[in-house]
Amino acid sequence: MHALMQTFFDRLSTKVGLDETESAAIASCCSEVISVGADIEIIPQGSEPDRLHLLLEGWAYRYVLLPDGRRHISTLLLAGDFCDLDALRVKRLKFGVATLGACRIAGLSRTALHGVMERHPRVAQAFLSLAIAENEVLTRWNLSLGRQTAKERLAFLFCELVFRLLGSDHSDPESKIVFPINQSELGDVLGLSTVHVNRVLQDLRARKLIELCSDELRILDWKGLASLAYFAASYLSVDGENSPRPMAVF
Amino acid sequence: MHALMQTFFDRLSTKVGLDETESAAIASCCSEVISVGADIEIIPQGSEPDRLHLLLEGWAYRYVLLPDGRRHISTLLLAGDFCDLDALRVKRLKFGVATLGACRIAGLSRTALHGVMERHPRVAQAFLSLAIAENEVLTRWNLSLGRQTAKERLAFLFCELVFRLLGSDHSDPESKIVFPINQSELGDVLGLSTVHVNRVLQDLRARKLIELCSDELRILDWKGLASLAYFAASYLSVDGENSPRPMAVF
DNA sequence: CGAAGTGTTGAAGGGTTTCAAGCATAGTGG
DNA sequence: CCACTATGCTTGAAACCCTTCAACACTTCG
Repeated sequence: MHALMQTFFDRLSTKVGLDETESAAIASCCSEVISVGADIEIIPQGSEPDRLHLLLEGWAYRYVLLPDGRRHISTLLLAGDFCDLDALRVKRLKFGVATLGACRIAGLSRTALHGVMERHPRVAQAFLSLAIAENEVLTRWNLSLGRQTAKERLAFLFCELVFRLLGSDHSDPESKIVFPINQSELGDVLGLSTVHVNRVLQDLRARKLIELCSDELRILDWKGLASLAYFAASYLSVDGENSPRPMAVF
Repeated sequence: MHALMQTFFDRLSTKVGLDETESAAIASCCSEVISVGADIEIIPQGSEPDRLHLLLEGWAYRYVLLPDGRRHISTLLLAGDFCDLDALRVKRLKFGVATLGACRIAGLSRTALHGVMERHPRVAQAFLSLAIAENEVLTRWNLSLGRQTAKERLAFLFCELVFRLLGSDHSDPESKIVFPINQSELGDVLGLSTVHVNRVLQDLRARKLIELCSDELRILDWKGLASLAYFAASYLSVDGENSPRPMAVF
């Protein structure tokens, strides 16, 4: 058992409320842990993987391509996220997964996980919780893409990422974080052109809301950025019981 | 047991692969079936419902509001859809639900469903399938809102709705369907202003792709509309095994 | 009949894209 | 060590998609 892996199964089990037996059952489905470099396509769009991929370390993303080449990045994946939860119940994935920086990824056998879910009902419920949590994030991004301006979307993304990276530790949201994603990729996340991302970033910098240069981001004014974006930290909490306490926003 | 309800539990169980015992266990959680009129708010945003709502008849939608009043409709709900699957694992809903036309809705006790999931692991897996299916739809809409034009989005929505209403029966996709949603609401679904929805609709009509007037929609050219929207019917299939055969598109 | 809701149209304006070019940095091979 | 290349960031100008505002027609309904 890989040590890094155990860490994340522990974290997973506290998030969705599993005991040690159940957590160990999931861990036993892990067939391998691989390391991959930056900008590598892990799972091509439309493939039929026989295992689920759990991101242990690094940054990755899910993307969808239109036949004419337009691309949208639907989710940024951080350490602890499943890359392809859908593979549990869907054979053919509608999205692809690729890395941003170097990553470490655990592979969990799909059929083994099915067996675990049959024997441990709580495990299936835990995965249900994860799917529902993804659902809420996607719903919030639908709102952002449909009804918020470019500036608000950028601000929202920064708040979300900082919260996901630091929120559960109750760290200072104005700490510096690594940020291995360029302006072209930001555009694909936010539904904007690279040029416009650049201009909005300059505006956010000029307003002293953020500091962003070469792979590092710092939010200078968390309250200001969060209220500009209408970011409510509670939107990332899975459950009433064992969710991280949200950062103060308004 | 309400007859209409049984119909939908049957359909649900074929979609996600449940046997009669499991299906009956879910049905036993139903505490009531209510009828509501058009334009009624069933579940306010941020509420903590003690039951899940299954839409038996009619059209409804999930919406999210920003504090300044901007609204986005994240999902259109048709007969057979759960209005608030999230309530299974989340106490406080981040969205609200309201009706478009008159609806009939079954209420299923949240705690009773939890009990059923404990005793029947397959039921939890069935709900997981439903959550993942919602996930795929939301992901596709993220692509649409982020990277497709107004005309493509409108075309996509029409294809999706017709497919969801007729696709599983292998009906003619160019049949007429009821369409109880006005241009302002369309705008809230698509992230567009009412005025622009109006103009794009005129364009689609002029191109002889659709016919739309007062509560009725007919797609005149399914292939043309689907290819304009990059609509791939396969995107709505939950599973490789027991999914409806997709309509031909390209 | 007046009121309210929905669809339609025109004109002006703004947010965003596209195209094009220039600059900086880092890595590569000669 | 230095061209050479690739990649990412920045800037300007024009064009475009879409929004906003305002007004009007039509239908439904009390």
